[in-house]
Amino acid sequence: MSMPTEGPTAPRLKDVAELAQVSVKTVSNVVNGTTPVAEATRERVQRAIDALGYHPNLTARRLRTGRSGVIALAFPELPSPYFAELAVEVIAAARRVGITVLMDDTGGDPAAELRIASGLGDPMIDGVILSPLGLDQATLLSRSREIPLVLLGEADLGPVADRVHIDNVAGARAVTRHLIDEGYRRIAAIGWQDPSPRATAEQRLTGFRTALEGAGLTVDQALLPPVRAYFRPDGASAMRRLLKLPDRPDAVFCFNDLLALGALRAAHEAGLRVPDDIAIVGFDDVEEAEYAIPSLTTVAPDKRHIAELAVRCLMERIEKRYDGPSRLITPGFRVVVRESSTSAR
Amino acid sequence: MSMPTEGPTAPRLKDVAELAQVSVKTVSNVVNGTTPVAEATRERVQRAIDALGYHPNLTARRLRTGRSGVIALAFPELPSPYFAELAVEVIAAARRVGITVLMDDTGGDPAAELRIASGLGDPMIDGVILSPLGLDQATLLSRSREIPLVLLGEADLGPVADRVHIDNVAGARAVTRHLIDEGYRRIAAIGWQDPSPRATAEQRLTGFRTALEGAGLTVDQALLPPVRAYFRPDGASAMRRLLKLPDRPDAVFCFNDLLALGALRAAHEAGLRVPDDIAIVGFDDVEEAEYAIPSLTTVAPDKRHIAELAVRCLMERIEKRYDGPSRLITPGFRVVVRESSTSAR
DNA sequence: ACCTTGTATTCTCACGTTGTAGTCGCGGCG
DNA sequence: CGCCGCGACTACAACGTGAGAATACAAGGT
Repeated sequence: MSMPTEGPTAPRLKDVAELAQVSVKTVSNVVNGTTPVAEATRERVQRAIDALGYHPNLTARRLRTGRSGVIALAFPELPSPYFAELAVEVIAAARRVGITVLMDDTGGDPAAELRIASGLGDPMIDGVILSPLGLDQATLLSRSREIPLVLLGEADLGPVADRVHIDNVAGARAVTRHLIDEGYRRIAAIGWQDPSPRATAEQRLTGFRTALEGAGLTVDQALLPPVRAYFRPDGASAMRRLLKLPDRPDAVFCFNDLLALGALRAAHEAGLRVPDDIAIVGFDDVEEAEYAIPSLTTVAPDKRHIAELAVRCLMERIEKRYDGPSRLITPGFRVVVRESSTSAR
Repeated sequence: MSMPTEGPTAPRLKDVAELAQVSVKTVSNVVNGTTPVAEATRERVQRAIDALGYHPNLTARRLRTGRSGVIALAFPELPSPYFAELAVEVIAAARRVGITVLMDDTGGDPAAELRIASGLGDPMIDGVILSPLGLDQATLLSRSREIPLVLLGEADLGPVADRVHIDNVAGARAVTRHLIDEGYRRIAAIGWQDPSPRATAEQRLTGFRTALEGAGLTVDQALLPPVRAYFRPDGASAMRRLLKLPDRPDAVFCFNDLLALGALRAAHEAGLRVPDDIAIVGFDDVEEAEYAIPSLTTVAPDKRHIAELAVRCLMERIEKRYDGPSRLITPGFRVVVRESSTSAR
């Protein structure tokens, strides 16, 4: 025997079988429900399973069947509130269908994202849910192993994988229109990226533009300060640039909530009151938006629904219940109006 | 054949062996270097490996060696910024040693925590890193399977497992002393729990007390409003209670940053300026603390170091490089002074 | 020349699981 | 009365790997 001898080994099918006085395969049948088992036997086996605390060895199952019941979930930036909140929903949705989730953090690095999309993170993985940031279409096509993949977010990486996203153009348009309805007229946007804007930036800018033009307003290029990334400091520094303008804006649409929170801070540092001197709105509806001072108006995707759809979609691929062309799924959103955009003007 | 037929099958040891005209075990020896192999043979085998693009099947290897290469990481509340930020560091530290992390969220429920600590999570798990909340020592002792376990945080669950934590008493004392040094005298603390305070509450209160007494100040029971949990709303409601007092405090030490952020909001709603009317400090140094308005003074644990130590410690147990008594590891912390506690008084 | 020593390689089995091909017993039908 | 068919269960093989025991072979000492 070469195995390391560690006290009580985890119970195996064999142990359950002996206790229940049946064959190993019968226990396997009870666990998987592949073959009908007589009610009396099933009950006896189930009692033995509970008594021993049996849990299937996924490594062995994977070796035998090629499936493990584990999927990977990768975000560019896990501590970002939006991703963390979405992650919890994905884990919950997966658990509801008996699937375990391995989390990973790519840092937005294309190489790390490709690694995940190829399932090389762990050989035991059946499928992947990935929110890409740096990955481009050509790179994704070069992945070494084609495992079922569902993409989250707005990046269009071609017809290689199913994708779940919300309508960014419509969301941006809706929240911009809300600013206009509240009476703001000189409206800036924080989140454009120059050079090489991400899909998020392009789509939210399009929505922003459409809303302004629809209201007969013009888009002032000076009111579109570019940012490097989508974190608080980026929002703060963009806001500072806006506030230095001779004719500063009276409202700002930030392309995500973190940018908005940074902008909020910069406005505060400049001695401005929000929303009386300047309105600020965001996108994502992270929990913190509700507790910001002032609380933040934002576009709220239905995170639970997104997670649910992504998991369902991936499982259909893994279980080969669906094998058609790649699908694009677009759940809805709401605009949540809070203090940061509702001055009594 | 029952395996799902997916295109060209990956090359196996057997294929390499046939091409190189040696036995399977010899190839295995070349790959793993367990047994010396003659130079000529090794070269021939290596050429065959390269020619076929052979890559070991980790699933099979794991089945054989009894290890899964997966560890579980469980927090009471994953979307909490402190836990999310720590989780990312653990994932990164684990990846550096070739280990995959399975994340779980216990909600602080003792039963869920026991399940995790027993390795009954879902897949085959080599070890567990757990941040317990509700679990007590007696319950932990009753775990059904003794798998390597490293605890994170201040809860002392006896000598059953290694534990990585920072010195909460010292951290609380240091940040309280900072408030005293800044000239604040009527100092409150938000985070006590009544009944059944957690270890966190007890230790941070002890540090708080020690600092006050060391400065010749007395602890006013009215300035210790209990909270239910450690989220923003708890901090906000405790703060509102404090502000209703006839003789309200001039500074508040919150036992974590989320409480402090909630307190900040309540102070703002009450029309108070921070830190001029009242100072607020926290604990954890979550990223958000730096961008709060005003930015938050807090106690900063070195999350990367904590994660590194926890993973290293666990791997030593898993690989049986260490089998001695359970260890208590206490990395350092810093007090990060920001705006919320530095009025020009 | 034969045996010992040691090194290089092969043989065989087991890890825990599931699919296939059975076996067993029982009731119904010819 | 015997045979068929059916449902419930069992025996066995195999997934790819790694470890120990067994074997082959060469060199050196007697």
